[in-house]
Amino acid sequence: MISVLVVDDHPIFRSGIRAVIGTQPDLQIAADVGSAEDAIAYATDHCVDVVLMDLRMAGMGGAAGTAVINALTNPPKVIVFTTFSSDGDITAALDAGARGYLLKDAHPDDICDAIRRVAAGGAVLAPVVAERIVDRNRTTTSDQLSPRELHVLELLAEGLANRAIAQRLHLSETTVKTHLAHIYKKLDVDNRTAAVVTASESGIIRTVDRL
Amino acid sequence: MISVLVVDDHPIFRSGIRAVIGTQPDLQIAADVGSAEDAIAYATDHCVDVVLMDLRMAGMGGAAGTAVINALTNPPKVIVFTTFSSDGDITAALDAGARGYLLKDAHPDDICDAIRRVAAGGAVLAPVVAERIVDRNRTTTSDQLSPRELHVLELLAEGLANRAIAQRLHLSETTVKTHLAHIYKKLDVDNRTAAVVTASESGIIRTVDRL
DNA sequence: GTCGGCCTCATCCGTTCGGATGACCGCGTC
DNA sequence: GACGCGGTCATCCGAACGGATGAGGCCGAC
Repeated sequence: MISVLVVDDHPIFRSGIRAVIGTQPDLQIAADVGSAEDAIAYATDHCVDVVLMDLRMAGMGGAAGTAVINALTNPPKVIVFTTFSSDGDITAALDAGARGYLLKDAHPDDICDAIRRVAAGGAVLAPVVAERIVDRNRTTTSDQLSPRELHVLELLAEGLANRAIAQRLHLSETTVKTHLAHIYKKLDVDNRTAAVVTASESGIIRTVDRL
Repeated sequence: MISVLVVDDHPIFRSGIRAVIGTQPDLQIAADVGSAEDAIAYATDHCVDVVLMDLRMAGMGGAAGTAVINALTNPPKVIVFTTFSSDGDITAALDAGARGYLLKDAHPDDICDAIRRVAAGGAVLAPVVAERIVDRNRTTTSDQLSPRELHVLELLAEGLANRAIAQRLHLSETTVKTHLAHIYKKLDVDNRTAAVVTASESGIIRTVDRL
C-alpha cells in the first residue's frame, strides 16, 4: 500500500485527489494539507511514500517545501503537481529534488500511474514538461543567459531605465548596456520591451503571480 | 433539488466538485464536461439550474461559452469558477452574463452556498473580485484607457517600436507618441517597458496564457 | 451651441537607447 | 602559458524615445 500526502491550497483540488486515489486499492491518502509548511510538519512526524505537491502556494511555496522535505532523513518522494509549466517553475522543482512534474490537466489514471512509478523509484515528467526541458537544452547550450545577465533582465522587467539598473547593481551604465546587448542577442530581440515580453513568455523570468 | 453542470478541463477538479457537491442533500451534479463546447451542447439538450464554468480552457473558453449559454431560451445561471482574477477575466465573465465569480481556492461550503444563492436568483462575487471591481471603478473614472490607447498598449506589449505600431495602426508616429504619453500618465509610469509590466500586472492586458 | 473628450498630426528639444569598437581583469580549461 | 568566457568599463554616434506645445476635426453631453 502506497501512502500519499497531498499538498495544495485549493480544498476542491484536494477533494478531487481524494476521490481519484480513493478508488485505487493500492493507494491511500495519508493526509491532505493546504501549505508547504504543514506538509513539512506532517512529513517530519509521519511516514509517507509519496508527496503530491502544488508549486504556487501562499507562504514558502512548493519548491522550497520540496527542498526541505528532501532534506529529511529517509524522505518521501515528491511529485510536483501544478498548473504551470514555465521554465522557472520546472527548474525550481527539479532543483529542489522533485521526482516528478505533473500538470493538473492530467488524467486521473496518469496520476495514479505516476504515483506508483515514483514510489517504485522511478521519475515521471508530463510530456509538455519533458519537451520544455529538451527545448531548453537545445537552445541553451549557447543561448543561456549568464547569472549577471539574468539579474539585469529581472530589473529590466521592472521597467527600470539603464541608469536605475546600474545603481541597483552598483555598476556603470556602460556595463548595463553591454549586458543588455548580450541579452538582446541571446533572446533574438532588438529592444528592452521585447526582451521582457519574450523572457516572460518563455518562462525565463516570472513576471506576476496573479491568482 | 438544484442540478449543476460542471465545466472544467481538469478532470481532477471535476472529481473534487463531485465529491463536494455529492455531500449536499439539496444539490446534485447533472453532468461534468471538459470544454465550453460540450457544456453548450449539454445545456441545450438538458435542463440544469446552475453551470459552474471554468474560464481558461482550450477551445472557445469559458467567457464565450457563458455568453452562448446565456443566449439559450430559459438559460441556466452561470457561475464562473476559475483560478484567475485579472480585470480582463472578470470583465469578460461579467459581460458574458455570469451571475457569480468564484476563485478556486474557495472553501467547499462557500461554493455550495454560492450555488444555492445564484439558483435563487442572487449573484455572488468572491471578495477579491468584488474588491477589484470597486478599485477599478475608483481609479477608472478618469484613468481608464480609451479603446485606441488600449490598442496601442497591446502592440506595445508585443515589443513593437513606435514606427511599427504606427504602421500596424495606419497612423503617424506622432499620434502613436501622443497615445503613449497619455498611457504613461494614466498608468503612472514613464517608459514603455514599465507600461507593459504594470498593464500586465493589473490585468489590463493579457500577456501570456501559459498552462 | 458650447464644452469636453477622443483621435489625429506637426515641430522642437533633450534624454535615452542600441550598436560598434576596444580594453582590462579574473578564472578555468586545454 | 595561451585561450575562451564572463564581467567590468570607456567613447562615439545615430536612432529611438519622452515631453511640451499647438492645432484641427468629430461627437456626445449639458
